[in-house]
Amino acid sequence: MAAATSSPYLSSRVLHTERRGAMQQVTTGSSGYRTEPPVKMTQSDFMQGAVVGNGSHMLSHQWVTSLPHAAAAAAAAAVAAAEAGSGWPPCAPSQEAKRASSREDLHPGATLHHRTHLGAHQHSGGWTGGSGAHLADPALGYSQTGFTVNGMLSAHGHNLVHSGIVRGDSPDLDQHHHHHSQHAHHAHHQHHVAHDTLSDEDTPTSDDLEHFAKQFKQRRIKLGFTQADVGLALGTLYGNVFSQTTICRFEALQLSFKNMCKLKPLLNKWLEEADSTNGSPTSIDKIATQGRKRKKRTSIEVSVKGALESHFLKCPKPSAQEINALADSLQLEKEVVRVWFCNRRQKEKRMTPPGLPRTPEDPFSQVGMGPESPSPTEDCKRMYSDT
DNA sequence: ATGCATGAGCC
DNA sequence: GCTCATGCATA
Repeated sequence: MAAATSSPYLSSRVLHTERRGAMQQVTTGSSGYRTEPPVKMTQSDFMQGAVVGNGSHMLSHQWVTSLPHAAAAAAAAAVAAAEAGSGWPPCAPSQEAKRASSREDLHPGATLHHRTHLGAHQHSGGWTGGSGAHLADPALGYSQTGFTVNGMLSAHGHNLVHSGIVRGDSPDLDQHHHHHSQHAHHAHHQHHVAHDTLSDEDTPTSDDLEHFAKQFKQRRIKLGFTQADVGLALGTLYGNVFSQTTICRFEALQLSFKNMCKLKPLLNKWLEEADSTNGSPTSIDKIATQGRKRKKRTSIEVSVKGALESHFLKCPKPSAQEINALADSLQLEKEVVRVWFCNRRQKEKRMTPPGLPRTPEDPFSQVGMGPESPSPTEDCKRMYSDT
């Protein structure tokens, strides 16, 4: 009964191993994109594999079948590097919150404040009451490390005592339209673990999330689990499989506030599980990797990225026609450009912007978007009708 | 760790 | 077509 959400492409699994070996530089590739030296990777626990995943043809428009690879994806660049823009625009137009009533999105005008550590409990998280479970494709699964849980058991033996967090000041448990009371208190280096005090009843604050994420990561590593392992374990334990990517983004607070709130209870449960069952391996089954046809990742050249960035600053939400023109001038597919803008907007909504060094000294300094963002009124005009 | 991509739900 | 959650593939 492993059918579940079947993809339209599941049948084809042609293995083309000859993709590798050819040095290609589609567009960006080897360009000195990020110039900062590989300083240190304090937290890449899954980088032991270190396999070079180079090569594939330069056909930018081909759909390739994903191979059931078992190789570990190496993580070299662990530095939090802001890719293209590197300088977050102080003006964050959050005008897409037009449908804020149906969801718990941002309110127009109220704007997002879950970026700093100050007052940030605004989302109620509709998942708790209604939408709960979403279908995570159970057919997909992979392992980057390929190690079994048994390996880590010897490493630990002590359990940390987790006292509950004292914060009980969230009066907005179910209300998403309340004014955030600014709590000036913020000891972000608390010693207690917010284990389950506000597990799923409370809507955590961004501060809570940050702390939990940090804590989670620490313990996860101590227990010897990789991010991928956790993702799989969540699947077997609770039915929702998650990828290494998601776990990673959770730990790095690179998800939306709402998403963070949703994942937290799950990860919390896993923590308790992995913690209590210290000795028995969590039953992680490897689910057969299905071959799903997917468009090859388009590498956008640095200069092109810069151009896109520029346009994004001028107009975060270009019209279809603008996208067309832009795609034309940049020699990219329209879809690629469209998706780029979508992803770019999504990045804007993350809790932690990329490249933001969350130094414990002053994790709240850069993003100069405190109160809100101005001038969402003007719509984008086509600044370039023709090339 | 992150860039580009897919897909569901919404409008 | 957009947002949003999520992930493959890659740097």
